[in-house]
Amino acid sequence: MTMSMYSTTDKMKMSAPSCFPGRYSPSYRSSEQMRRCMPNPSGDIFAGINDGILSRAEALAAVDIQKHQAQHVHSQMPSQIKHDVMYHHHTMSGPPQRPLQMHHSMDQLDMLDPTGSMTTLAPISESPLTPTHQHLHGSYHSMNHMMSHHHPGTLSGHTAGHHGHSAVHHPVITAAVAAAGLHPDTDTDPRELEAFAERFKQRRIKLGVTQADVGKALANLKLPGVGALSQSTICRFESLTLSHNNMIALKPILQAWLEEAEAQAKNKRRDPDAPSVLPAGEKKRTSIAAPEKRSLEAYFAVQPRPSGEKIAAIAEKLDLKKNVVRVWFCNQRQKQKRIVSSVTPSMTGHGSAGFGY
DNA sequence: ATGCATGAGCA
DNA sequence: GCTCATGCATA
Repeated sequence: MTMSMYSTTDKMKMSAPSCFPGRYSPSYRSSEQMRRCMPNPSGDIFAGINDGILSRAEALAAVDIQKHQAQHVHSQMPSQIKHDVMYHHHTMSGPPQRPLQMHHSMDQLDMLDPTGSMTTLAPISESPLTPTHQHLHGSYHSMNHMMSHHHPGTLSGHTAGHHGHSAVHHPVITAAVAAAGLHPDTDTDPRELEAFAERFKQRRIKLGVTQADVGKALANLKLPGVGALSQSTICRFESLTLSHNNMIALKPILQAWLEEAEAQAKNKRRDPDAPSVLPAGEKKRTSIAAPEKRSLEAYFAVQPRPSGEKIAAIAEKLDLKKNVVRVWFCNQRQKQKRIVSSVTPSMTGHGSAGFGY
């Protein structure tokens, strides 16, 4: 039961133990984390820390949480998996820097209308979040919980959404899914999400793209209703520290990005109409090949501080940019300085900091 | 990576 | 007033 508790109050966000950070979804924590955070599976999460550790505020938060749990705990949530797949989707509106809001109602509508009438892309193709359908579901809230909590257990496999009511059916999501060629039933499986997040991170790193880069690049994907996201969000996605629904909503989008990014990375040239989903090579870190490096070291041994002209000459000889060579020498001197410092601590802090370049 | 804040939609 | 998705700022 304790596990099903996933939403938190503001109070909790501010004072609860780190194990229960804001809107985190405990469901996605590793079992180890779970154990650490919830020493007492019996349901009294705070059993182990109640004695004096909780500040007054924390105690209040705890009460709040327990209260909350009472409302949300469903008899069948034996596991840490929170399967209330119901709504949401995000909306990333235009300007990449503006907050993107998600509206939850539509998914719920979808749940009510398994026929998929809402799955058309039409409604969202133009406006990210057409408020049109919001507000119809209110009372289905609890229903969603019941319907979506089918899963037996933590480890049980299953495909959330096989009942035809998953968040994946949201128009925006559907669009993303279509764009990414994904299979909804597969996308909502917590284990699949976890696996994807891991894969995503590794492949992103391999591409040499930062979390922030991904966030910005999303806007170039031009997926309906999908704009940029922050580094925070990408980070949270990778670390599974988003709500279940949020994870499900973001997965197709990030998968679409990943596929496009890898495609672009592969074909030197991307399609004319493909807006570049990879960071403009400008940020790429220069890598000096071994042979050139050896030459530079040889020069350095003779003259650690070559003149601008000398640097230009070296650069031309090694077919490197002058700036690259200049920076290499700067870094080399700093490196040397570090080594010297470690050997001669007394040198540290001496006015040899400025090299005057 | 994450604490704290914001704002939307909802009840 | 609450939940939720998301971002800013900072550790």
